[in-house]
This record gives sequence, C-alpha cells and structure tokens, in this order.
Amino acid sequence: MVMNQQDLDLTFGALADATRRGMLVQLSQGESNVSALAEPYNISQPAISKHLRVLEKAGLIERRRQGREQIVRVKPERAAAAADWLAYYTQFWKQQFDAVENYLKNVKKQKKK
Amino acid sequence: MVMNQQDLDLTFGALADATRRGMLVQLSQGESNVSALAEPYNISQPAISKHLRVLEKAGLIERRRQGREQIVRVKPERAAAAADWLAYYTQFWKQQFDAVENYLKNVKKQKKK
DNA sequence: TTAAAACATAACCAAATGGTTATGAATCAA
DNA sequence: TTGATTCATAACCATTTGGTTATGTTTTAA
Repeated sequence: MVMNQQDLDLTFGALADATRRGMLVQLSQGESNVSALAEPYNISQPAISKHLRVLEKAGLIERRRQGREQIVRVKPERAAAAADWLAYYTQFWKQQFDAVENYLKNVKKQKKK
Repeated sequence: MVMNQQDLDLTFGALADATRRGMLVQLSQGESNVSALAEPYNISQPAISKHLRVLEKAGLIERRRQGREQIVRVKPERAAAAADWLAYYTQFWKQQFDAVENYLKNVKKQKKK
C-alpha cells in the first residue's frame, strides 16, 4: 500500500496515544464491541467514541452494526504500511549513525596523534 | 530497546507531522546544520527550531554545536524500537483480519445453503 | 409496553500544537 | 570593530486534541 503524507499523518497521529494503542492491542486478540473495548479505561463513553473515530479516520479499524452493538475490528493495511515506512528509513538512519560514529572515532584518534 | 508508553507517545507524535518526517528523511542522507534542514520548507526559522525540539525530545535526533552552527544528526534507536513495536502487532492484526475474513466468508456460504 | 443497554452527537472547556513576529546572543568575516 | 550569519527564546495567536456532561436514538429484555 502506498501511503501519502496525509495517511502517514493520520496513522502516526492515531498511534501517538496510549489509550488508542491499548485498544489496538486489545483488538489483536479478536473483534470486540465498544463497551468491552472501553472497559479497561476509566474515561467517559463519549471519549471512547472519539478515540474510535480517530482510529477509523486513520483506517486502522472498521465497524459494523450488530443489533444495538457496534462490532469493531482491526484493519491491518495502514499499520503495515506505516511499519514498512519506518523500517525502510530506520535502515538508512542506522547506516548514517554508524558512519558518523566511525567518523567521530577517527577524529578522536587523529587528535591523540 | 524497551519503549514505555510515554516514549511511544513522543516517537509516534513526532512522526505524525510531514515536516518532521521530511527532516528525518533528509537526515538519512547525512548530518546537516539547521539552515540546510530548513531550506526545503517555507516556514519561519523559529518554527523549524520547534520541530527540531520535538524530534529531540522524542530522542530521534541529536545536536552538537560547531561554531555558530548546530549540527543535527539522526539517532536511530527510538525509531527502530517503534518500528519493531508496529511490526510485532501488525503480525497479529493480519492474523486476526484473515481469521475474521474467513469467518465472514463461511457465514455467507451458510446463508446460500 | 416500558425500562435498560449500547451506543452517537452536541456543546463546552483546558491544554497542547503549529504557526507567527520580535528580539537577543554567539560566532565569523570583512 | 562592526555587520552579517546562525541560531534560540519569548510572547502571542488560532486550531486541534482529549476530556467532560447532557441528551437523543435504536435495540433488546422483562
């Protein structure tokens, strides 16, 4: 999946909150309705709704109605794409870091001489 | 590296902005001073300073003084840990997604009968 | 039929975010 | 020595964010 800048904004933004990450972790165990998802957190029900909306706008979850319940399930594509993005650049950052480390080490050696 | 919730908040939060991601991408090519980093963006210099501060607080970059210049370089550990976190759960989200897909497919088949 | 359950939505609030202009400090170059 | 360069910091502003309470809607269960 190709992620544009806005997708990355929304995805990383959604992941930048412990409550929302907790919900995603919970959903890795299986589908859930909203009440069950809310249970571990002692914030109000509307606050939970807002978090779910953020996750939905980021494309990280999907909802379907089942009677009066709302069944939430995870949608892994965006998260996978964000993980790929991060892994891709991490590789270069590591290379860059090592290169600079070696350079600084050499400079130190030169000074000792 | 073990990431606590606050580290993940800061790291994903820092990544949730296109300007900051652009800076990190730029830094994957090598160290840079602040002016060179700022060049592609037409926002004010203090705005650049703020973005750098966010990246620094998240532990994604490091700075050192060199005369009147500030040399910025990337620090890959946090990004790597965040990438690991994402990759780890993505695996379960994919499993979960596939399981639900199969379940829903079976339900459809049953209905056809 | 009526009360409870499971949500969404609206209105509001404080704090955080991303931007600005103005200003100042340190360093370098002429 | 003085002016330009390279930055940081302070003060301010509008918007976003994460929370709240109040209220309404739909569905289920008694």
